[in-house]
Amino acid sequence: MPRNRNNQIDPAAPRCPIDYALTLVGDRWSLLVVRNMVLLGMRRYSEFLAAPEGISTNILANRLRSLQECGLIKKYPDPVDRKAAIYLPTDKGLELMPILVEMLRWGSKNLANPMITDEVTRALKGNTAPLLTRIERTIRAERAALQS
Amino acid sequence: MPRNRNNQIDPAAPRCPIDYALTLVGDRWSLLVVRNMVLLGMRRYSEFLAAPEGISTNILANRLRSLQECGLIKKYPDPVDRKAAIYLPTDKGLELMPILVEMLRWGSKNLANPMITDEVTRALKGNTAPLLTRIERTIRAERAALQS
DNA sequence: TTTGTTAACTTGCGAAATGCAAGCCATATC
DNA sequence: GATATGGCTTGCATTTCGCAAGTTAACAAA
Repeated sequence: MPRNRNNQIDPAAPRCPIDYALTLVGDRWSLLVVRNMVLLGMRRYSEFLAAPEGISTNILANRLRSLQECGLIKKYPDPVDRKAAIYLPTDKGLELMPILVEMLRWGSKNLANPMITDEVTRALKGNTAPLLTRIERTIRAERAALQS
Repeated sequence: MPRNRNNQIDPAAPRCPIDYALTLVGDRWSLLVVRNMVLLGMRRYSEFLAAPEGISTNILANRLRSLQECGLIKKYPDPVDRKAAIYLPTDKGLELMPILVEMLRWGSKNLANPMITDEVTRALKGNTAPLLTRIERTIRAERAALQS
């Protein structure tokens, strides 16, 4: 894997976009963390740990670090509790949403009992754009509030 | 991971569709094999081995087996060379194409030098549906020819 | 018909990643 | 001052990965 001086993957190297995506988030856990942020509204370490799939704590710490290194998420200090942290997707992370949506579609089609919120069910039936722009707006607003 | 008597993942168990997708193809190599079949027209073990990402032979054998177990691909004996095999995606495997397309979009946007065919570039600029239906038709025809 | 070649794997083994449990440490609360 | 909380790190056994080498059946050429 070609990485530059900061142990980051070189985005200038010519390569297949699918290979690039899979190098960054092609594992069992990274996209689940993004799902938890984007679709389930999770923000904190303890919430990700408590997600139904049961990620273990060292793996979670590792993925939160690598997602930050890839520029997909960012860690903010909690303004009211200095020992707590808030994790939010960056714009590059938000742009993963269409991939999640297609996984939702595919999985829903191939599962007898897909567990998704009514909101997502409705969005998948019609147009997903409104849901995605709403999520995007919400998270951008949270970022702005934490940035100041 | 809940699996039934055949070591298959139980599609009746209630679970998140994204989690399901990631359980089947959430690793560095499975979706690359599907990409190679669907977008690059590869059909044989030796072709997958020679793909630019450099999968190693034991991992390739392992993924071809697990993709078959998941019902995403199928192995056919080569009708003219009895020592050779032809791998093709099933319909369930073809349905992964929208996920690949979104990865193509995302990766292309975030790479300075995305390596994709002109055909794919053009499809991403406009409507991808024609490309996908053409691939689907081609592969269905190949399957039909091998089935008989 | 022997000899070599090709296609598709399997095996062995060291290295890295994973998963579980326990421990740690800086806040924050009582 | 004592306890609790949030967010981790560490140790260690197990699993998976990646590389190299070996295997086997089918074909091809001499």
